[in-house]
Amino acid sequence: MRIEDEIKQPTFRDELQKAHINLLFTAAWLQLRQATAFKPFGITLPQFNILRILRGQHPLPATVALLIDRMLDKTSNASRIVDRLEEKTLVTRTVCLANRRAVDIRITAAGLALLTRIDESGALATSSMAHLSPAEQRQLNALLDKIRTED
Amino acid sequence: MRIEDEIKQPTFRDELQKAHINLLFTAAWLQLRQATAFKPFGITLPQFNILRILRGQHPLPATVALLIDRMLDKTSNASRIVDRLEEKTLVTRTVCLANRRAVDIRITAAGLALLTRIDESGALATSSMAHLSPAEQRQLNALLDKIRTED
DNA sequence: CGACATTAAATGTACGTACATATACTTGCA
DNA sequence: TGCAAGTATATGTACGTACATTTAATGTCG
Repeated sequence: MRIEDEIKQPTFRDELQKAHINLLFTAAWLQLRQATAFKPFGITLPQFNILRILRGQHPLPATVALLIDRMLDKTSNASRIVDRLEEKTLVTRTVCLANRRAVDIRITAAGLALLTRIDESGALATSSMAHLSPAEQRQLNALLDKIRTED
Repeated sequence: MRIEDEIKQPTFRDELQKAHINLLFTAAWLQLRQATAFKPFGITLPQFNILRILRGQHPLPATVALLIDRMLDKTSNASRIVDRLEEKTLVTRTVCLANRRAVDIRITAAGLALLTRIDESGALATSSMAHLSPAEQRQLNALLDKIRTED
């Protein structure tokens, strides 16, 4: 479906404005699909992303600062996302011995098991970016990187 | 800056996963920039978008259903966004005479004046999609539409 | 050593999003 | 007419985001 039809706007000022809106719309569309895929597992997208970072560190701990550094959304509140993972006993939080200001966050066995279940379910595989050929994928990556080049 | 550096992930599983993450990251990046541009005017991006729809209808009213239909984010809560615009006296809400279930929403003179100020400020012009040539813009639009093709 | 800045995380507040439910009005049909 | 189904919007709750402020630990420098 063309973006014109998705938001019932027959014309755009120019291709530039259309690309802008198309980008935001497509990203939201992707996120909604992914969030829906995760719902059966009882976690949200940001929670899943943090679990993945923790698995990458495992068995070493991560600090909140490290999580923020690796997250897509730097301004999101990692503390509170970790709160929810802790409530679900998917991660543990202990004061860091070397620096008592910091907190060591570790993924639990339950957390690792959940990630395995999600991996095996193929919830991630249905990325729907697969509609693009390898050449198109490279093209898209190049265009996106170019958008973010600072003035 | 390449997406690898933005989120400090040196490699991706494949170009497909990279494109996926790149798309989400770039959309968030664009939104943050735009939100920042609107902040001096005291409104948020969703509020601005609703004001623009209302200006398009003006002097006719719009209903909540019409707003949702035209919004990028269908699941957002138009009622509450209109609440905030009403508090700022940028819109009015009156019961629709023809159908008392519906609500007529209209942009006020203050709302129109605010949009004019924003237009003149050039807050929108700095779309940063301008880094793309016209051909690249068309390419991007085509790729994005393709991602959203249903299976 | 002690005042003071710096750093790490948590907390507060306003807003938006996702989705379920409630309330009010309208319509259709027995 | 009157009641059930449908429609338009509002409200409730959980979560995430953006950003300012707070709390506690650490570092630094006179």
